Amino acid sequence: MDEALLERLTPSQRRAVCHRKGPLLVLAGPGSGKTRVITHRIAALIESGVRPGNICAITFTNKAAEEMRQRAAALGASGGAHISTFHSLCVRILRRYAVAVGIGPNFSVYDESDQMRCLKEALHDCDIDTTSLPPGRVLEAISTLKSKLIDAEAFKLQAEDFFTRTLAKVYARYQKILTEHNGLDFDDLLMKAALLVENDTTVRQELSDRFQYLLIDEYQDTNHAQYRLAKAMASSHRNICATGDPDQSIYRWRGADIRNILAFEKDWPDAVIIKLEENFRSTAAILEAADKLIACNRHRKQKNLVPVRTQEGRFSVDGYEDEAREADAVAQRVQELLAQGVSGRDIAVFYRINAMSRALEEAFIRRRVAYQVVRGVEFYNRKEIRDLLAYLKVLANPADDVALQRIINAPARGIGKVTLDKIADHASRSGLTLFAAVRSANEVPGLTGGVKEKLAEFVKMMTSFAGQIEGNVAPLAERVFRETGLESSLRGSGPEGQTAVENVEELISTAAAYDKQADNPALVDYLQQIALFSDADAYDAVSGQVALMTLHAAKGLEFEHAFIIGLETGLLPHERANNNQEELEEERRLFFVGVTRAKTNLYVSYARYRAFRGQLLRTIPSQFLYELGSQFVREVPESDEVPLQCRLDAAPRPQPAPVVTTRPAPFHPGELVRHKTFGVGRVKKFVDMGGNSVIVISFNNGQTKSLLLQYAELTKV
DNA sequence: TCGAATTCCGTTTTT
DNA sequence: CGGAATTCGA
Repeated sequence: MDEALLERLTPSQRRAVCHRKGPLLVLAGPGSGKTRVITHRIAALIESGVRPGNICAITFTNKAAEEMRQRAAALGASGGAHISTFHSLCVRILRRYAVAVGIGPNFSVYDESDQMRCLKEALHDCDIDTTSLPPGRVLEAISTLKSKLIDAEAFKLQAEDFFTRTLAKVYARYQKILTEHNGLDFDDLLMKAALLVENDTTVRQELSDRFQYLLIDEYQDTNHAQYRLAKAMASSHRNICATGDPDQSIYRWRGADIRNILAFEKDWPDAVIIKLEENFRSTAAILEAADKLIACNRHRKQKNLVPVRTQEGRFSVDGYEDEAREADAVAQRVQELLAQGVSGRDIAVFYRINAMSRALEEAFIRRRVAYQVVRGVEFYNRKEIRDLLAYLKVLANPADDVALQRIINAPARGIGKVTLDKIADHASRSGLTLFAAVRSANEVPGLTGGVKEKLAEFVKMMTSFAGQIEGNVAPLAERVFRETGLESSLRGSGPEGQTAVENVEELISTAAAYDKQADNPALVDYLQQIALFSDADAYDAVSGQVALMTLHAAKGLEFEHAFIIGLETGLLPHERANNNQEELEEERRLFFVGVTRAKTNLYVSYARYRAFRGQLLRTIPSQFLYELGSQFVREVPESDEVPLQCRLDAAPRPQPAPVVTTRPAPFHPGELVRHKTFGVGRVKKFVDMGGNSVIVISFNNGQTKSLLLQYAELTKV
């Protein structure tokens, strides 16, 4: 396919991809070989004499970076080019220029739960009641601000009303706590790096000398911080190449700004733009449906999906009675495919939310089909893994109080909450880090001799590890696991302790792999790298197992056979994305991404009943089903044991007239209506689907509900 | 101080 | 319904 791709480019396009100096934008649909364009460009640049070290390619996930390295190597561009995610790049920049940023180079990268601890401390310090300000919302707000490069000081200046002033206070305090712990959250990595590169001429010059060619994949999902960083990095040499597809932007909720890619031409007026509309991946039926679906988005530039493959494919939409039957049908179909000799690595099942993997897993286990849930963070979220990593974090960064609090009494060594409170109190009064306060336990008032002894023992143990933080990580990890008593406490706690030990052993072997691969293995570097590992990175196609993953994790992947389950109102589109047109369109893009992952066969399904918080609830088929094509407009039987099937490859049948007992007059957004249990509300949206029309109403009691018009019994007010 | 019991809490998506 | 956080009793 690589050759096919290059051959299909016009000579001028090929020249641009291979030799262009100056800005270049590749706008391309799914399956068009966007990522391969980048790989080719890397190889071509190196071939024409550019030093590999002068090339910097940025991918969306670590997994994608790994794949790109391999592809580049296969094209003869072995080693040297810097290929990583934005976050990894920022870690490198910040470590190198730590002094200029005013942080320690051994900073800890704080994940969501670490952030939460710091935020709760900040809220407490500011005397703010968490019922009035939910910590999750605050964290979200801070994250949004950081991704817009608004730091605590800048936000304070623009805060006007009571709410924003309060938020500014918390933001500042939160930031102070992070600084004291020498910790950076994910957004800090981007914000601090971007501001540094923008404002420090020397740093910017050094960086653009080092990276004379910048290439960015999945540009449609960059946020403002990433955008500004990229712009600053390329400002002097202007060798910026971006690839992306606005129709595949699915991270708006995380700050991704689709305007970045739409405004590329304005930012770089001399940009050469290449459009790739041919799709090398999917069969025609799949592309036709994908095209109809995405055409429903109004805020979009028209783009064609031109199929190249001529092979017959299968595309079906099936309705099932409930989620268990849906899951079982998927597992059964997978079983059939495997029996036909299809490899498990060519099959994947996608869903909107992680919780939906459960029913699938049960069905796969029942049918003894090997599967892999692609959710790598789960591993790093396990208690035993977090505990061991917390020890290592304290060794690498003694100021990391969050990590220290986690491990000072794990396993239990008689240093409980009361003791810790006394030490923390002493620490904050005398301006010490927690670890420093533990070290000087003798000065902490109110501690008994026994406790002091235990603390001294702890300090002694940690000090003995400290000599080993340079060099290979695995031996240190192993030693810490053994000598802290973590291992024996796990071994002594039954069979689940045994699996915990195995998990830790797996962690140690990944550390060993790191030691082997790194030029200069060091604990700090290892910790900062694994902090950025994610869901999709853990996916191992080589294992031959069927992959189960969220639609978000499916980004950038492709499979011979793909299943998408749960096409129900409230799930896809998700109910929390029902506030405005923009969010609905993002849900549609998400489904579009899922549909276009399939190479040959695509199976879409929904369940008529789905368990929600333990309760079986009736569902409403997703409007997206109808948008796939008119073939799917049909009524849904009340309770039908036989799965209803409707195939594109079946002979087209006359479109059934909607079966509706009483066809109510259509509703329009803005109208007032009355519901017999929810009362009066205003119509937010009306989706006309004949007998399955859906109405979204914002009721006066504050609730917003999606209802099947047929059953809603509404009267106009 | 620690484990067991109990409440309560909640369900997007992730670098 | 299931997991996490918190409280309770020893």
